[in-house]
Amino acid sequence: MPDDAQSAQLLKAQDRFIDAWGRMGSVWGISRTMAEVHALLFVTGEAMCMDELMDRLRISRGNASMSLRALLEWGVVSKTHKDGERRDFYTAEQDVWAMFRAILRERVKREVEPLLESLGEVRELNPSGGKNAPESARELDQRLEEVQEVFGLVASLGERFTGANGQGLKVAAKLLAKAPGGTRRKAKA
Amino acid sequence: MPDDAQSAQLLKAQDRFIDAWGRMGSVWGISRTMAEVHALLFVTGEAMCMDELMDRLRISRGNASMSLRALLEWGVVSKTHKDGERRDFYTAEQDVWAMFRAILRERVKREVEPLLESLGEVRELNPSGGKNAPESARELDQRLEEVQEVFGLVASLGERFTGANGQGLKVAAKLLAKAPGGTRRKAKA
DNA sequence: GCCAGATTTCAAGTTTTTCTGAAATCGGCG
DNA sequence: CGCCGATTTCAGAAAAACTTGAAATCTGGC
Repeated sequence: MPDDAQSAQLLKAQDRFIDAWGRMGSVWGISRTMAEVHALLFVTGEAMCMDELMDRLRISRGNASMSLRALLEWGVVSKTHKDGERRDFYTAEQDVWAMFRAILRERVKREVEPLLESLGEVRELNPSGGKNAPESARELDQRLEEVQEVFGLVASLGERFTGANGQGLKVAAKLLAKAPGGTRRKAKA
Repeated sequence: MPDDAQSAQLLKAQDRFIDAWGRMGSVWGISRTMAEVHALLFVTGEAMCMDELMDRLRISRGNASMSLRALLEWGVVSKTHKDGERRDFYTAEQDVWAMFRAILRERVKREVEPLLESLGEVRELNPSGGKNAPESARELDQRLEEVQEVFGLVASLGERFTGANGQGLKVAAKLLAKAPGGTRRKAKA
């Protein structure tokens, strides 16, 4: 195969990944473009400047800037510098487990923590403690407590997995995924 | 406290929960109304008909109908009947762990499985196997494989937790959340 | 301190998602 | 059957989310 055809093929495969990751992005509650920028940086493994991103993804400068900022906040992309270059360059975290941990951490922060906070407030608002508190209030409180328990556990799990030596996640996941039977699926990795 | 004030207070607390759950719903990628309908059924624990839902949440009949259908598909709400009544009534799953499993199952289905499928397609498209396949193609394939591995593991985990004796989740979560050290954090629950 | 290139901000425009309401369909009962 | 209340559907309206582009701001080198 001639070199040109090979590299065209490569770009095409990259684009397909970018597209797939971008579509998942919108399912995951982040903007599609943000996911695409991440996908491009990840899949090529190269450091790129804003203009390269804009060209390849056909997005505006403003959009690129905002997406990059968000990715930096998520911790899955970092700024780098090239010797004599004035512009900023960006690279994606290449370790997939580290990337996954960063995503998990951010999602727990957005999708679980606010709920736990609200649950606390609602329970406070609902005066189930009074000696003659009505049955209904006690029932409500109990329901809320159960929800709090489950989501609190999810948050702790997330913390354990994403914290310090998150390496643990990899091990735990592998163990849990195959070890003690339960479903029909045969071990996969 | 007079009965009226008590029940007003209860309704207020319920509304706050409904609001909180609804807001999370939109973060979780489902429509806010759908989450609110679920929240109302869950938090009251009562069987309700469509008109009650519409009144309490101030939504249209069409919206109520569509939200209920989606909740039935998710498996967190079910249809019930009242003796001589002609209309349908709906109740929410009351076991919080069962509810959580249903949510998890559906989210893995939407947020992980399509990605795995795409990854397979992209790897096929990228001909990294050829004897003189360029370095770049092999690199791409390796990246894709790693992503596949991680998300594949997540999917198996999800399956184990939501499948058959999903009761396991509760236990596993509790164990993992506190048991074997690794991070600096002292056990929390 | 000032210039030039680079980045950020944000009001206005665009696209996507969600909601409404009324017409069509359903389904049990006499 | 044919009726009637209940539910579903879906085209259009409304709301929410995302993107653009140009002006404002920043930054490093001289």
